[in-house]
Amino acid sequence: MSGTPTFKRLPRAVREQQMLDAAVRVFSRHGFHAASMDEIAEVAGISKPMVYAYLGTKEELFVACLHREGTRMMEAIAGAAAPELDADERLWRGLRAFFGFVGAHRDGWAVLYRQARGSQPFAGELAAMRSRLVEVVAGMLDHALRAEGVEVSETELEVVAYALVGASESLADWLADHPEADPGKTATRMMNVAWLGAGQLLRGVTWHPPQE
Amino acid sequence: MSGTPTFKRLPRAVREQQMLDAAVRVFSRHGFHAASMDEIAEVAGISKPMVYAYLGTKEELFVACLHREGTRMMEAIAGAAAPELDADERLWRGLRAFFGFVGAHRDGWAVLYRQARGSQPFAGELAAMRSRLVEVVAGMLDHALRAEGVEVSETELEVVAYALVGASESLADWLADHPEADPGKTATRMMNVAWLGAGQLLRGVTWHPPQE
DNA sequence: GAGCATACCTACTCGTGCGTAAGGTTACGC
DNA sequence: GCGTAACCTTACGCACGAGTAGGTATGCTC
Repeated sequence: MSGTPTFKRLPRAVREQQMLDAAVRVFSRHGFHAASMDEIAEVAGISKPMVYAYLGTKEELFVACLHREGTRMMEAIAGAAAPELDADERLWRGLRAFFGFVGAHRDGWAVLYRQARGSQPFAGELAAMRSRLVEVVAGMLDHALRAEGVEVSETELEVVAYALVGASESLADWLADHPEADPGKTATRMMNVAWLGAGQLLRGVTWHPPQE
Repeated sequence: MSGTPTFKRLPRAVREQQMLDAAVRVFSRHGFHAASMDEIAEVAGISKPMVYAYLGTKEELFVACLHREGTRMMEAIAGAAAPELDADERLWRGLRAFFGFVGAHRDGWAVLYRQARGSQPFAGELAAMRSRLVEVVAGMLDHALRAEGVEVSETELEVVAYALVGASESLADWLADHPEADPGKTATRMMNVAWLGAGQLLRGVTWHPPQE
């Protein structure tokens, strides 16, 4: 009396992914504290003890979400920005990959950016990831600077990278709240600000993505 | 048997400020959910029912914190960036005022930026304030653009403003985590990124604050 | 088709923390 | 010097949600 045999008794790996999907959704909506394990279990279509059996406590579950989404994002970016390209080309590809990821994983982004920040236990986890991102950007700038023969202190570089990462995160947030917005266009806008600066923009100078 | 008659029975207005101070500290440390009313009362040197009598429920208390800190910040910025100045001068003064505020009110900043973002009930409150900030920046850019005879769409403008605000917030966060850092220097660095862009910086061009 | 492991459930315990009821104490008006 | 109102307390009720105990069903192996 049914085509689909009422989804039951799935293998562990599958259920774990379903749980993580559910957890990311619920955490992104209510935040870590306000989210309840009961709701996560319900959204996953499973009962609570299963969640504990597979993914452990609430904190461990959240860290698992953080890791999955974070890894996905870092891979998306790293895969796009090859080290042998010029600085502007690398920045552009990195930005495009980043905004593409956020556009496709809005819930994951919300967990990473809006939730992990506040609660103490995970601030470290997130800060580490963010640091890697900042270091990549700083390294990129440093590389380009050396090629240009310009000398800048290390903190100086780090701060600039921080600002760029922050601006990108902010725009990513804007993107997450505007489902109709185009990730590619958002990346272009970010590139304009980052590469040219407000001063150039005010003179009517704009940057355009290269034809492929 | 004492110079100070063991602080008791203070007028309402004073106690309310003490409570708000305590609440901002506790909220900034633990976040909204993890913070307990008992601890806030203890830090304020008062018992819990007093907090309820004066400032209402936990949510109302948090909103009160949000309002006080937010208003303080907006006033600091608005007071510094007079509309009759040139765009770069306005931006510079605004940035300096902003980073000055964060440097002096790190706890308040943590509440505004790190805590209010996640929990649903206050996302709106904060977003409204942030919107006003973005509008101010966008208006500034628009003004300068018209003077220059350049035409840009409204969303374009909003997005650029968003990126600038985001970059500033990110650096403010960095500042909050580096107590030894100088707010003025941080503002200068932000100005370099915002006004010149990475492209100019790579060519060795830098911006310096005007002598006063 | 007996046995065993794995998937899965219902129904509970227990701590924590919000919000309050009811009562004590100090200052101030008259 | 006495009422009264504002300030302040201790001690509790109550709900919600994390984590668990113990039991049931299903597929897989021989």
